[in-house]
Amino acid sequence: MSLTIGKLAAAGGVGVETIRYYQRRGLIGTPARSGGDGWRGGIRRYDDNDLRRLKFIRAAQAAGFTLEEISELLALEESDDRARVRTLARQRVAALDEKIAQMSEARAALTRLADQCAASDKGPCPILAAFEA
Amino acid sequence: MSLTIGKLAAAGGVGVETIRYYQRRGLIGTPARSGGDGWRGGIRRYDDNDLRRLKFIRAAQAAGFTLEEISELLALEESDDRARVRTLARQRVAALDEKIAQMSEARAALTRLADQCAASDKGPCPILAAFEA
DNA sequence: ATAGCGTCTGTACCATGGTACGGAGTCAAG
DNA sequence: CTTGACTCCGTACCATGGTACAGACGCTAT
Repeated sequence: MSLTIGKLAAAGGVGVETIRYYQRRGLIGTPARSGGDGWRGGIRRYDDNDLRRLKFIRAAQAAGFTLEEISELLALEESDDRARVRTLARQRVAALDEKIAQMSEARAALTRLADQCAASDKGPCPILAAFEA
Repeated sequence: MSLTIGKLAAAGGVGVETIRYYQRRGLIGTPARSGGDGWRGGIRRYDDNDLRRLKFIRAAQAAGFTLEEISELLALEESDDRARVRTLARQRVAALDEKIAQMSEARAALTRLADQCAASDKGPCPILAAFEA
Protein backbone atom coordinates (compact mmCIF):
# COMPACT_ATOMS: atom_id res chain seq x y z
CA MET A 1 0.00 0.00 0.00
CA SER A 2 1.35 3.34 -0.98
CA LEU A 3 -0.05 6.80 -0.43
CA THR A 4 0.69 10.24 -1.75
CA ILE A 5 1.06 12.95 0.84
CA GLY A 6 -2.47 14.13 0.09
CA LYS A 7 -3.98 10.69 0.70
CA LEU A 8 -1.92 10.26 3.83
CA ALA A 9 -3.12 13.60 5.14
CA ALA A 10 -6.74 12.78 4.33
CA ALA A 11 -6.43 9.36 5.95
CA GLY A 12 -5.02 10.94 9.08
CA GLY A 13 -7.52 13.76 9.15
CA VAL A 14 -4.93 16.50 8.87
CA GLY A 15 -3.77 18.91 6.19
CA VAL A 16 -0.90 18.29 3.80
CA GLU A 17 1.04 21.13 5.37
CA THR A 18 0.71 19.49 8.75
CA ILE A 19 2.42 16.35 7.42
CA ARG A 20 5.26 18.44 6.08
CA TYR A 21 5.48 20.18 9.41
CA TYR A 22 5.74 16.85 11.22
CA GLN A 23 8.47 15.86 8.80
CA ARG A 24 10.37 19.03 9.61
CA ARG A 25 9.97 18.16 13.28
CA GLY A 26 11.24 14.66 12.60
CA LEU A 27 8.04 12.93 13.70
CA ILE A 28 7.45 11.34 10.34
CA GLY A 29 10.14 10.26 7.90
CA THR A 30 10.63 11.63 4.43
CA PRO A 31 10.67 8.76 1.93
CA ALA A 32 12.87 9.00 -1.14
CA ARG A 33 11.34 10.67 -4.18
CA SER A 34 11.09 8.30 -7.02
CA GLY A 35 9.03 8.30 -10.11
CA GLY A 36 10.35 5.16 -11.79
CA ASP A 37 13.46 6.24 -13.68
CA GLY A 38 16.77 7.22 -12.19
CA TRP A 39 16.31 10.94 -12.58
CA ARG A 40 15.98 13.19 -9.59
CA GLY A 41 12.27 13.88 -9.75
CA GLY A 42 9.20 12.06 -8.61
CA ILE A 43 6.70 11.96 -5.83
CA ARG A 44 7.27 10.67 -2.33
CA ARG A 45 5.27 7.57 -1.39
CA TYR A 46 4.06 6.88 2.13
CA ASP A 47 3.00 3.56 3.63
CA ASP A 48 0.93 2.06 6.44
CA ASN A 49 3.64 2.72 8.93
CA ASP A 50 3.58 6.43 8.17
CA LEU A 51 -0.16 6.42 8.61
CA ARG A 52 0.22 4.55 11.87
CA ARG A 53 2.71 7.13 13.11
CA LEU A 54 0.42 9.93 12.04
CA LYS A 55 -2.49 8.46 13.96
CA PHE A 56 -0.20 7.86 16.92
CA ILE A 57 0.69 11.54 16.92
CA ARG A 58 -2.93 12.62 16.91
CA ALA A 59 -3.84 10.18 19.68
CA ALA A 60 -0.92 11.23 21.84
CA GLN A 61 -1.76 14.89 21.24
CA ALA A 62 -5.28 14.22 22.46
CA ALA A 63 -3.72 12.81 25.64
CA GLY A 64 -2.01 16.13 26.17
CA PHE A 65 1.52 15.35 25.00
CA THR A 66 3.49 18.03 23.19
CA LEU A 67 5.08 17.24 19.83
CA GLU A 68 8.44 17.21 21.59
CA GLU A 69 7.25 14.48 23.92
CA ILE A 70 5.57 12.58 21.13
CA SER A 71 8.84 12.61 19.30
CA GLU A 72 10.38 10.80 22.24
CA LEU A 73 7.45 8.40 22.56
CA LEU A 74 7.84 7.42 18.92
CA ALA A 75 11.52 6.75 19.51
CA LEU A 76 10.68 4.71 22.60
CA GLU A 77 8.31 2.59 20.57
CA GLU A 78 11.34 1.11 18.95
CA SER A 79 13.30 0.59 22.12
CA ASP A 80 10.97 -1.12 24.59
CA ASP A 81 11.89 1.25 27.40
CA ARG A 82 8.62 1.01 29.24
CA ALA A 83 9.92 2.63 32.38
CA ARG A 84 10.73 5.77 30.43
CA VAL A 85 7.32 5.76 28.79
CA ARG A 86 5.70 5.46 32.19
CA THR A 87 7.80 8.34 33.45
CA LEU A 88 6.66 10.53 30.58
CA ALA A 89 3.07 9.52 31.20
CA ARG A 90 3.30 10.30 34.94
CA GLN A 91 4.95 13.61 34.19
CA ARG A 92 2.14 14.47 31.82
CA VAL A 93 -0.42 13.50 34.46
CA ALA A 94 1.31 15.76 36.98
CA ALA A 95 1.34 18.64 34.49
CA LEU A 96 -2.32 18.06 33.71
CA ASP A 97 -3.13 18.00 37.42
CA GLU A 98 -1.46 21.32 37.94
CA LYS A 99 -3.23 22.97 35.03
CA ILE A 100 -6.56 21.46 36.02
CA ALA A 101 -6.15 22.75 39.57
CA GLN A 102 -5.30 26.26 38.34
CA MET A 103 -8.22 26.33 35.99
CA SER A 104 -10.64 24.97 38.55
CA GLU A 105 -9.60 27.66 40.95
CA ALA A 106 -10.12 30.34 38.33
CA ARG A 107 -13.44 28.78 37.41
CA ALA A 108 -14.69 28.79 40.99
CA ALA A 109 -13.64 32.38 41.57
CA LEU A 110 -15.21 33.58 38.34
CA THR A 111 -18.46 31.74 38.94
CA ARG A 112 -18.75 33.20 42.39
CA LEU A 113 -18.07 36.70 41.09
CA ALA A 114 -20.53 36.34 38.22
CA ASP A 115 -23.23 35.18 40.62
CA GLN A 116 -22.50 38.06 42.94
CA CYS A 117 -22.59 40.46 40.02
CA ALA A 118 -25.91 39.07 38.84
CA ALA A 119 -27.42 39.24 42.32
CA SER A 120 -27.40 42.99 42.59
CA ASP A 121 -26.71 45.99 40.40
CA LYS A 122 -25.78 48.15 43.36
CA GLY A 123 -22.22 49.33 43.77
CA PRO A 124 -19.33 48.50 41.50
CA CYS A 125 -19.23 45.30 39.48
CA PRO A 126 -17.74 42.62 41.74
CA ILE A 127 -15.95 40.96 38.85
CA LEU A 128 -14.04 44.08 37.91
CA ALA A 129 -13.61 44.96 41.56
CA ALA A 130 -11.95 41.62 42.19
CA PHE A 131 -9.25 42.45 39.68
CA GLU A 132 -8.55 45.73 41.43
CA ALA A 133 -7.34 44.11 44.62
CA MET B 1 3.04 59.71 42.56
CA SER B 2 5.01 59.16 39.42
CA LEU B 3 6.90 56.12 38.28
CA THR B 4 9.41 55.38 35.57
CA ILE B 5 8.69 52.36 33.44
CA GLY B 6 11.22 50.37 35.41
CA LYS B 7 9.58 51.17 38.75
CA LEU B 8 6.16 50.46 37.32
CA ALA B 9 7.33 47.08 36.03
CA ALA B 10 8.93 46.23 39.38
CA ALA B 11 5.80 47.31 41.27
CA GLY B 12 3.68 45.12 39.03
CA GLY B 13 6.04 42.18 39.15
CA VAL B 14 6.67 42.11 35.41
CA GLY B 15 9.53 43.05 33.11
CA VAL B 16 9.90 46.41 31.41
CA GLU B 17 9.44 44.74 28.03
CA THR B 18 6.13 43.36 29.19
CA ILE B 19 4.87 46.86 29.94
CA ARG B 20 5.90 47.99 26.48
CA TYR B 21 4.17 44.96 25.05
CA TYR B 22 0.96 45.84 26.89
CA GLN B 23 1.24 49.36 25.53
CA ARG B 24 1.54 48.00 22.01
CA ARG B 25 -1.57 45.95 22.71
CA GLY B 26 -3.36 49.04 23.98
CA LEU B 27 -3.86 47.68 27.50
CA ILE B 28 -1.87 50.45 29.12
CA GLY B 29 -1.60 53.99 27.83
CA THR B 30 1.58 55.68 26.75
CA PRO B 31 1.98 58.96 28.66
CA ALA B 32 3.62 61.90 26.95
CA ARG B 33 7.39 62.10 27.17
CA SER B 34 8.46 65.15 29.00
CA GLY B 35 11.61 66.08 30.73
CA GLY B 36 10.76 69.55 31.93
CA ASP B 37 11.50 71.84 29.02
CA GLY B 38 9.52 72.09 25.82
CA TRP B 39 11.90 70.05 23.76
CA ARG B 40 10.82 66.70 22.34
CA GLY B 41 12.77 64.39 24.63
CA GLY B 42 12.30 63.08 28.11
CA ILE B 43 11.07 60.09 30.00
CA ARG B 44 7.53 58.85 30.26
CA ARG B 45 6.00 58.98 33.72
CA TYR B 46 3.40 56.52 34.96
CA ASP B 47 0.96 56.91 37.82
CA ASP B 48 -1.18 54.92 40.24
CA ASN B 49 -3.79 54.33 37.63
CA ASP B 50 -1.27 52.66 35.34
CA LEU B 51 -0.16 50.47 38.20
CA ARG B 52 -3.78 49.64 38.95
CA ARG B 53 -4.36 48.64 35.34
CA LEU B 54 -1.21 46.55 35.35
CA LYS B 55 -2.33 44.69 38.46
CA PHE B 56 -5.77 44.30 36.94
CA ILE B 57 -4.23 42.67 33.90
CA ARG B 58 -2.26 40.19 36.00
CA ALA B 59 -5.31 39.34 38.12
CA ALA B 60 -7.54 38.86 35.10
CA GLN B 61 -4.88 36.71 33.45
CA ALA B 62 -4.80 34.52 36.52
CA ALA B 63 -8.55 34.10 36.08
CA GLY B 64 -7.90 32.73 32.61
CA PHE B 65 -8.75 35.73 30.47
CA THR B 66 -6.74 36.37 27.32
CA LEU B 67 -5.18 39.77 26.75
CA GLU B 68 -7.83 40.38 24.12
CA GLU B 69 -10.59 39.85 26.66
CA ILE B 70 -8.78 41.85 29.30
CA SER B 71 -8.61 44.68 26.82
CA GLU B 72 -12.38 44.62 26.67
CA LEU B 73 -12.75 44.31 30.43
CA LEU B 74 -10.62 47.38 30.93
CA ALA B 75 -12.81 49.28 28.50
CA LEU B 76 -15.91 48.04 30.32
CA GLU B 77 -14.55 49.35 33.57
CA GLU B 78 -15.20 52.81 32.27
CA SER B 79 -18.65 52.08 30.93
CA ASP B 80 -20.52 50.30 33.72
CA ASP B 81 -21.85 47.60 31.39
CA ARG B 82 -22.12 44.90 33.99
CA ALA B 83 -24.21 42.61 31.81
CA ARG B 84 -21.40 42.47 29.26
CA VAL B 85 -18.83 41.78 31.97
CA ARG B 86 -20.98 38.94 33.27
CA THR B 87 -21.27 37.55 29.76
CA LEU B 88 -17.51 37.56 29.36
CA ALA B 89 -17.12 35.90 32.74
CA ARG B 90 -19.67 33.20 31.90
CA GLN B 91 -18.03 32.61 28.54
CA ARG B 92 -14.69 32.19 30.25
CA VAL B 93 -16.24 29.76 32.72
CA ALA B 94 -17.66 27.75 29.84
CA ALA B 95 -14.28 27.71 28.08
CA LEU B 96 -12.57 26.66 31.29
CA ASP B 97 -15.14 23.89 31.78
CA GLU B 98 -14.45 22.54 28.35
CA LYS B 99 -10.69 22.54 28.78
CA ILE B 100 -10.94 21.07 32.25
CA ALA B 101 -13.16 18.26 30.94
CA GLN B 102 -10.75 17.49 28.10
CA MET B 103 -7.77 17.46 30.39
CA SER B 104 -9.51 15.35 33.01
CA GLU B 105 -10.37 12.81 30.37
CA ALA B 106 -6.78 12.71 29.17
CA ARG B 107 -5.60 12.49 32.75
CA ALA B 108 -7.87 9.56 33.55
CA ALA B 109 -6.87 7.67 30.42
CA LEU B 110 -3.18 8.24 30.98
CA THR B 111 -3.33 7.26 34.63
CA ARG B 112 -5.12 4.05 33.78
CA LEU B 113 -2.59 3.24 31.07
CA ALA B 114 0.37 4.02 33.29
CA ASP B 115 -1.03 1.77 36.02
CA GLN B 116 -1.62 -1.00 33.52
CA CYS B 117 1.87 -0.56 32.18
CA ALA B 118 3.37 -0.71 35.66
CA ALA B 119 1.35 -3.80 36.58
CA SER B 120 3.05 -6.11 34.13
CA ASP B 121 6.00 -6.08 31.78
CA LYS B 122 4.48 -8.71 29.57
CA GLY B 123 3.40 -7.84 26.07
CA PRO B 124 3.60 -4.44 24.48
CA CYS B 125 3.50 -1.25 26.55
CA PRO B 126 -0.20 -0.39 27.02
CA ILE B 127 0.49 3.32 26.81
CA LEU B 128 2.08 3.11 23.40
CA ALA B 129 -0.46 0.50 22.35
CA ALA B 130 -3.29 2.88 23.18
CA PHE B 131 -1.95 5.37 20.68
CA GLU B 132 -1.89 2.73 17.97
CA ALA B 133 -5.64 2.26 17.94
C1' DA C 1 31.38 67.50 33.03
C1' DT C 2 31.47 62.95 32.49
C1' DA C 3 30.55 58.12 33.85
C1' DG C 4 27.07 55.05 34.01
C1' DC C 5 22.48 53.43 34.60
C1' DG C 6 17.90 53.93 32.83
C1' DT C 7 14.78 54.96 29.08
C1' DC C 8 13.11 55.31 24.16
C1' DT C 9 12.25 53.38 19.65
C1' DG C 10 12.15 50.01 16.25
C1' DT C 11 12.85 45.68 15.05
C1' DA C 12 13.90 40.92 15.49
C1' DC C 13 13.47 36.74 17.90
C1' DC C 14 11.52 32.83 21.19
C1' DA C 15 8.20 28.64 21.73
C1' DT C 16 4.12 26.10 20.01
C1' DG C 17 1.52 24.13 16.34
C1' DG C 18 0.56 24.86 12.46
C1' DT C 19 -1.11 27.48 7.64
C1' DA C 20 -0.25 29.73 3.16
C1' DC C 21 1.91 30.62 -1.09
C1' DG C 22 4.80 30.90 -5.36
C1' DG C 23 7.07 28.61 -8.93
C1' DA C 24 8.58 24.47 -10.78
C1' DG C 25 7.98 19.67 -11.62
C1' DT C 26 5.07 15.27 -12.09
C1' DC C 27 1.43 12.30 -13.20
C1' DA C 28 -2.98 10.46 -14.97
C1' DA C 29 -6.94 11.08 -17.93
C1' DG C 30 -8.99 12.62 -21.94
C1' DC D 1 0.05 15.54 -25.91
C1' DT D 2 -2.12 18.87 -23.45
C1' DT D 3 -4.76 20.08 -19.42
C1' DG D 4 -5.57 20.02 -14.75
C1' DA D 5 -4.81 18.22 -10.28
C1' DC D 6 -1.39 17.06 -7.32
C1' DT D 7 3.37 17.33 -5.34
C1' DC D 8 7.83 19.42 -4.04
C1' DC D 9 10.55 22.93 -1.77
C1' DG D 10 11.66 27.03 0.45
C1' DT D 11 10.10 30.54 2.78
C1' DA D 12 6.96 33.56 4.99
C1' DC D 13 3.15 34.20 7.88
C1' DC D 14 -0.63 33.37 11.75
C1' DA D 15 -1.92 33.66 16.94
C1' DT D 16 -0.36 34.07 21.81
C1' DG D 17 2.40 36.23 25.22
C1' DG D 18 6.13 37.79 25.67
C1' DT D 19 11.78 38.61 25.44
C1' DA D 20 16.04 40.67 23.53
C1' DC D 21 18.89 43.93 21.55
C1' DA D 22 21.08 47.98 19.22
C1' DG D 23 21.83 52.74 19.02
C1' DA D 24 20.52 57.12 20.62
C1' DC D 25 19.23 59.88 24.23
C1' DG D 26 17.92 61.38 29.41
C1' DC D 27 19.07 61.91 34.10
C1' DT D 28 21.75 61.85 38.24
C1' DA D 29 25.66 61.45 41.26
C1' DT D 30 30.29 62.30 41.80
